[in-house]
Amino acid sequence: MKEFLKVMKAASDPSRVKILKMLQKKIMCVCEIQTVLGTAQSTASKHLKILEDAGLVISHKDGLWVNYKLADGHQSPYAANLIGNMRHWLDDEPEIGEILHRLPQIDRHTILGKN
Amino acid sequence: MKEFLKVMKAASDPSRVKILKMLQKKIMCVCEIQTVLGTAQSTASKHLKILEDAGLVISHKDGLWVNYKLADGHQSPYAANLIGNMRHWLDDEPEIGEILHRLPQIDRHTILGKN
DNA sequence: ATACTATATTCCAATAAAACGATATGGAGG
DNA sequence: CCTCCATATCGTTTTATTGGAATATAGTAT
Repeated sequence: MKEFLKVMKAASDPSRVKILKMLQKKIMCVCEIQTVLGTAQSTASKHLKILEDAGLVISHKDGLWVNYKLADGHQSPYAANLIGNMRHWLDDEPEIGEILHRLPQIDRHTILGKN
Repeated sequence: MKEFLKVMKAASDPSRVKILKMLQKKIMCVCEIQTVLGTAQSTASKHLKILEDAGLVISHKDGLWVNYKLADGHQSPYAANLIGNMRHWLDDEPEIGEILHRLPQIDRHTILGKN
């Protein structure tokens, strides 16, 4: 029950839904997600933690960066189901489409002014 | 997006999950649900409204009674999907099993001391 | 009409969630 | 060692959610 509720709760916030849709397209670091959402860094980080606790997302350290990607669903059947369904859900929502369209131009090095 | 969020939010409360699992077994009125959950009447009524707004449940008046049952999912694909999955989810949770076991003894007339 | 009944709604208190700024952590590079 | 960088966590404020008591609504019955 708690596992199920964690997944449902994680999926019931618009920012987190956007994150899941983004991660369908590519692996992203926190600063990239923060940029797309237009939130504070701490906000993006916290959302990612909630998604990770629910088994919807996994993180992988690479030096200073932390890369986030969709989980494979091995951790929770509820998460697995949601991840699968979301693949063909919400793509025609303007809110989502706009974000996915901007995604190719989002790059961690550009964001931080290195190049 | 709002439709999706409404379904996820509706499903992220333990009382509402219990209601959905109960309605898998039988059609119920508010006072029956209130009794099983052990809450105030207003609380049960409010949870049912949230489930109905999300398209997970539909109500049907019968005199003074209002009978609630699971929706068929025509109202929302997200609701339809959740209703379908819940049929084989959470049955082995002790919290749920205990409730489903008590369900056959729950009757609106007995509750209100008519018989 | 009046009285009664099941449910819905309103109001309020308590708890939880979300956002941000500020600070801490932990790795990279001088 | 010290500094810088990306991310995580803390502290605080604002906003939502939850639950119950009290009241309103709508139907039944006398």
